[in-house]
Amino acid sequence: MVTIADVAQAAGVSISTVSYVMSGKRTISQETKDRVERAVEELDYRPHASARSLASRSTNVIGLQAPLRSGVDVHVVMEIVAGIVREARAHQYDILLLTSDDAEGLRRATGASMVDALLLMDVESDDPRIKTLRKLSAPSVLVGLPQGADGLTCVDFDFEAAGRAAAERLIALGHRRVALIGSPREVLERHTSYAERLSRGFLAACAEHDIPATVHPCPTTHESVAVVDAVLAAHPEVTGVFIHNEGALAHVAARIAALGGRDAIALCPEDIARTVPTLTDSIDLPAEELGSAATRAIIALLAGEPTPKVRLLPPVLASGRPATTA
Amino acid sequence: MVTIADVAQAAGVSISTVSYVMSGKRTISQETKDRVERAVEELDYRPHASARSLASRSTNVIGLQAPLRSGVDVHVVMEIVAGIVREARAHQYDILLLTSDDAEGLRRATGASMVDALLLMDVESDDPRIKTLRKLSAPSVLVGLPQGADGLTCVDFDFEAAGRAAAERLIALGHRRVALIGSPREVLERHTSYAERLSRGFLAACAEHDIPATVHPCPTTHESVAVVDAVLAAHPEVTGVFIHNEGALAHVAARIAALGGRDAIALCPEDIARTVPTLTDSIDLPAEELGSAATRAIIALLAGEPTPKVRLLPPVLASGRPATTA
DNA sequence: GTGAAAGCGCTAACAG
DNA sequence: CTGTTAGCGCTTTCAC
Repeated sequence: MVTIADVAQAAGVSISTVSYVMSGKRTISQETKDRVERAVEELDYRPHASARSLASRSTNVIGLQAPLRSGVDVHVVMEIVAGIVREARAHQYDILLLTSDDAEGLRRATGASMVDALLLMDVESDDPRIKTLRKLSAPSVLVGLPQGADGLTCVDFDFEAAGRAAAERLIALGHRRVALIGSPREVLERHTSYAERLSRGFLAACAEHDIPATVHPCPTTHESVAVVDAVLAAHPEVTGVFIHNEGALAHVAARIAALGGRDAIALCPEDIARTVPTLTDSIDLPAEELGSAATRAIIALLAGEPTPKVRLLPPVLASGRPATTA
Repeated sequence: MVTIADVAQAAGVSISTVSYVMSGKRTISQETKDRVERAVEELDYRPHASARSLASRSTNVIGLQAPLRSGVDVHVVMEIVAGIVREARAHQYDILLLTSDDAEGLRRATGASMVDALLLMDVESDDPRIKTLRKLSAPSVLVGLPQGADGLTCVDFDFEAAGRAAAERLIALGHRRVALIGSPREVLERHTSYAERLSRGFLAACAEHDIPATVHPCPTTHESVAVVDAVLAAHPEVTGVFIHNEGALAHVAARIAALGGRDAIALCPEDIARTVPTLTDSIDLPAEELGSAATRAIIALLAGEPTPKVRLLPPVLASGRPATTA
């Protein structure tokens, strides 16, 4: 193994000079800098991460708790994680994947100084991890906006604004009765923050326009077709539908298109929307961007920069096929 | 921060004794052991991971390159990763998530001694990472069975046997013309090892029974319905269908059921199969188990235990609804 | 059965 | 602008 001492010797300088060349923490003459860099290059020197973090008291590692099996929204979770990893690497950080849903894992990672900070996904209102986080010395960021997380830094997509945007768009298209086909019942019953915020925004906007609206849980499977049928049977005057359910999207959209005369808008990542040509519009769920935004927030915290407690990414509406004239 | 010295002082012993109590690497009298353990408990002592790995020259971290955005098979990828993380933790290992598809990332992680070993998913035949792996000192395991990985340790599901099993089951059900509706064209064109092995097994078994069979790529979207229609239009005598395509499964199975008089078997994780009630049978793709098997393999390598170069998990057929009498 | 002490490879004072 | 050196917290020889 090549150590800093080898590099120092090869370059004919002291080890501290090598260290300072690599960190840039003090001014070095161009000449020695060149010599050191050549030695580093030739020896393919890679600083020993543990030695570095032992001495510097920081690991350049961020711990991540991601829901690896929620069943729901796998695609979105993966994109968020991809965004996190990409952004972290862009700032010289690595990601340590912690087992999900485990407050002890957070204590372990920070207690053993394995990570400088924590990133948490899929945190619920009464989640014991929230209390644990507050006690830890390491900074943390939640991807999401759970109740009871006051004071903790949260980054999320603005689901409430997305709900409003979808409602307003459907209303602008001329629909006078609309419905939201949403997450599976389990998700709603867990009081998942995003699902509640989405329907709150949707219903509020509809109420402001005096447009009757309903919200329907929906399984992620093929059974979702039956949900569509049931909703339209109960409320035949529904002509505008807003879909937020990754697994059911294709089925639901196909069914609505088959029945004709209606508009369907979905909230989902753009690449998913493109595979569903019958959508009138879609609101992009910028999952990867959400991951990078959360990572930027945690890096800002680590850098001691002032960081807003809550950051919500605004929704953007994208057009699909021409609208049905309602 | 609580250090080993604090524990030693509290227990009235030397730091080496504390170290040996924790590692169990030498015999300690029950009495001092108790005293040390009480001190550890009371102080909530957590050994500093970097200090430990600097001194011990091992990190207890496994680097993982997982495809975070393949688009295809997200569900399976997540389950594999979940299995990896769970098994790793069960053996006191953590997982460092490396950015995918990046040979330099492998060099960086091992060169900086951030990881003891590497786990790679989604490796292709001509993948530059294979060459890189060979040069590294750290042991590695591939989840998959790419060509050109001779000598490297590989763990995968036995797709070829699964293809055979599906064919034989359809034939046993009485079908005399069968088809495999498989991965999207992109996947097949990348010469993804698992897709090729699956169809090889499927076609071989059919040939042995003199049953004509065909293999059809299929998009993961709703367009898959059109593929079904095209296949059955071209070969109306096809009554047995084997599906291996996570995204398309629900659509394809629904279409086949709607057309009637046919049997459909799928290769997918069991929990997915359960959401598709019209399947006659399914072959479980034990994704989580695959992750843990790969992890056990790498841990065995790290322990210096003899480990087979290739380990293939055998397929298991599970019955769904009663078969169509063909 | 237990302790003392020499590193592990690096960072960051401190000293020129 | 550069070098010397004291740790960082732990593991592991030696030594008793």
